[in-house]
Amino acid sequence: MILYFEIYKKCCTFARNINNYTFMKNKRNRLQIISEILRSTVVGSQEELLKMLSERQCEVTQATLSRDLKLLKVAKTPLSNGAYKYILPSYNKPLPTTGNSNTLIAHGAVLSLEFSGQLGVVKTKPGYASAIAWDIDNKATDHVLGTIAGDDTILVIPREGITREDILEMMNLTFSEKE
Amino acid sequence: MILYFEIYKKCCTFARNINNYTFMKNKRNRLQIISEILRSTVVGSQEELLKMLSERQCEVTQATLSRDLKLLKVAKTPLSNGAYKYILPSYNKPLPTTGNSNTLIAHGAVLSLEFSGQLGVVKTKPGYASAIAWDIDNKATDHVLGTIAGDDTILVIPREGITREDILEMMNLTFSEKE
DNA sequence: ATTTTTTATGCATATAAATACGAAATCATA
DNA sequence: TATGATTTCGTATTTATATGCATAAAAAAT
Repeated sequence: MILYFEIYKKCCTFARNINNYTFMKNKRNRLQIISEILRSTVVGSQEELLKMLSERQCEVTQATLSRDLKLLKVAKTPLSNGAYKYILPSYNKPLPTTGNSNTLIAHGAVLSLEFSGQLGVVKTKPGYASAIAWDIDNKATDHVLGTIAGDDTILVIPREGITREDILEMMNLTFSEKE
Repeated sequence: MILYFEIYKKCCTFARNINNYTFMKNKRNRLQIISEILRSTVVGSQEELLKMLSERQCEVTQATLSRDLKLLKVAKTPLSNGAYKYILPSYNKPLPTTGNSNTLIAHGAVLSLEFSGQLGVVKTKPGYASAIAWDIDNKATDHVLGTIAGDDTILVIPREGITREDILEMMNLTFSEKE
């Protein structure tokens, strides 16, 4: 019994090493790779993506890929040329280092986010509301139906099925200081 | 032979009349209906959409629907709640409308109407929100409790008992172009 | 008024994507 | 550690979507 366990442990360790350093087979890395591929390439099917992952020493099955894409909220959309493309939700895109969002948050323009019922209310520094509302509108169309901005307050109307946590996460991603 | 042709022609005319005035079975109308449904409802599969079309006297097959969605560049995206949703591209403005289109979209400044819970959100061209909100307020007091306008977004608060369809219909009537 | 060309659509099917389920791996913690 | 809970993932399968082909319908050309 003890022998068995030792072997088991060694296998685990070995597997972990393989995963981390050789094949990068763990989930986080894979999601990262998928994001990178989708950000830079036109991919039209999961089979196709599967091949590209394989080329990068990342061997998985279509089933896993389907789950990954669901997790990443990747949408499949038709292109003008008749083909299809998988696209990452916009808030997943790398935030431009010089972008306004960064600056805004860096200056602390977004002060708070609170909820009441289905509605969210963002407080900002005076005068910043419109600018930030514009960012939210454009980077979270899949989470947010629309926003209405006053001077230092933004009313956020989430889509049906979107939770407070979703909005929070989106705000964090969209207005985080670091990529 | 001549008789046959006459009958054929009559059938065509009859069919056309049916299409235009009774059953709205032609392609343009169908695409329009699909847009409206997708704009105001969460639809997760083509089968589902098929049913909704059927309810509106629009009978087609899944094959046609697939082609339609491709044409409209409708993307299928995962939602946070684990389901999927078909979404129109955000730039999806006026479908090539000729003449008697009486759709919401026909009014140049009104871009979209969506719902979340009891609330409606109208997207407009930048700067138009206040003007359109005023129209809504004044022409639909029986449907709408009130509106709040930002720059390009209007929050519409319907009266109790008013359905999404009521609002859609009202908007269509209020903002249809001249015939 | 025919004939020709183009477009639209259904049927059947191929292709693509999602998931139920069980096994393995990982994590938490007593 | 040992144990139970949780997460991950592959296999097989179901479900969903896309398309080749034939035909009907509409439009254009003759």
